[in-house]
Amino acid sequence: MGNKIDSMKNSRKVLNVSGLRATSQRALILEIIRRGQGHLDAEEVCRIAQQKQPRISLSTVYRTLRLFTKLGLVEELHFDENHHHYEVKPSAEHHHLVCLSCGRVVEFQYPLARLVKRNVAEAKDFEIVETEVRMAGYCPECQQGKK
Amino acid sequence: MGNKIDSMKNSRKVLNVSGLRATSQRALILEIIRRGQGHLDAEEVCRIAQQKQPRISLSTVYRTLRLFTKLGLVEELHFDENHHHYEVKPSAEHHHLVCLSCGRVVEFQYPLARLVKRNVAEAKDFEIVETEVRMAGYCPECQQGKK
DNA sequence: CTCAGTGCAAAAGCTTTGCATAATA
DNA sequence: TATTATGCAAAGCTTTTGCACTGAG
Repeated sequence: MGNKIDSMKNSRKVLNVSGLRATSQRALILEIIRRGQGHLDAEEVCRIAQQKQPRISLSTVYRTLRLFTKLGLVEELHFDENHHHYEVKPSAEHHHLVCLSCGRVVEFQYPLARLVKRNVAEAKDFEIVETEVRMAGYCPECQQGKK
Repeated sequence: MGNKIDSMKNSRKVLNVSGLRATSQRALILEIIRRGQGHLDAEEVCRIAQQKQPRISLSTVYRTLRLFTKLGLVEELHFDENHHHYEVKPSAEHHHLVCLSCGRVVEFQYPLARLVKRNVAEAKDFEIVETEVRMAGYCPECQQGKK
């Protein structure tokens, strides 16, 4: 219960600080992505949102996700598919392992990424702001299925 | 000169081995991706192909790229955008650094990736078949532009 | 000669945009 | 009250598909 109120307060604060209006839609969408364990795409966010606010539209979801991405609140991920997935921007950097058969996504930490980032930045003279390690393969269950 | 003939022979061989028909379109598309330094998207491949074969269609390019991807001849890459990029499947694994400002893509080797792959495979019990490290930031030129 | 592959046009996703209406500050 | 954000519908892009025709084997 307290959680809910807290996270609503929190969303509101984040939005206000950015000089944006704290609408119920934005609060709801941010909450959904926060709670969403997986990596939701826009349509999934919209479907979940409509359980609480039936009139919320897909355009609003897209606009809001783009806004949050720009603000750095959420992160846009690129898997194999033709659409984007979103998750809250994690403080501890982590990466993704996708099952090519069932689509399951597993996260893993990979602290060495920081080192790689520094090396590559130096070698190529880039200012690096994002690092994503994406691996794909077959999860335990799907490996069994194949046999 | 010899190069051209060699690579045509080569394409033909690869296709025949897979039990597929070696059409002029397929040979041309494979050659374009082979020669293409960068990471071409379907439309770019098509535009280049039409210089030699004006009647080649975008559908054929898409169908062929999907086919080649399935055969493991080329690799589909996912950058920030809403469409795919393709390159020949490299024997030496390499990764990508994208400039968020001008879109330039730089490749880098990262041999430790093999180690990461093994660690993650073990920890998560996945059979891993692909690894992609994608970094994004600002290239030297665009860093200057910002100042 | 047969059947796989192509070109064309139309359809199918995902995402963005224009505009009138509703809601926030 | 003055804008900003929303919902709806329509448009925009990239990618896929159906079908008649062409060309490789």
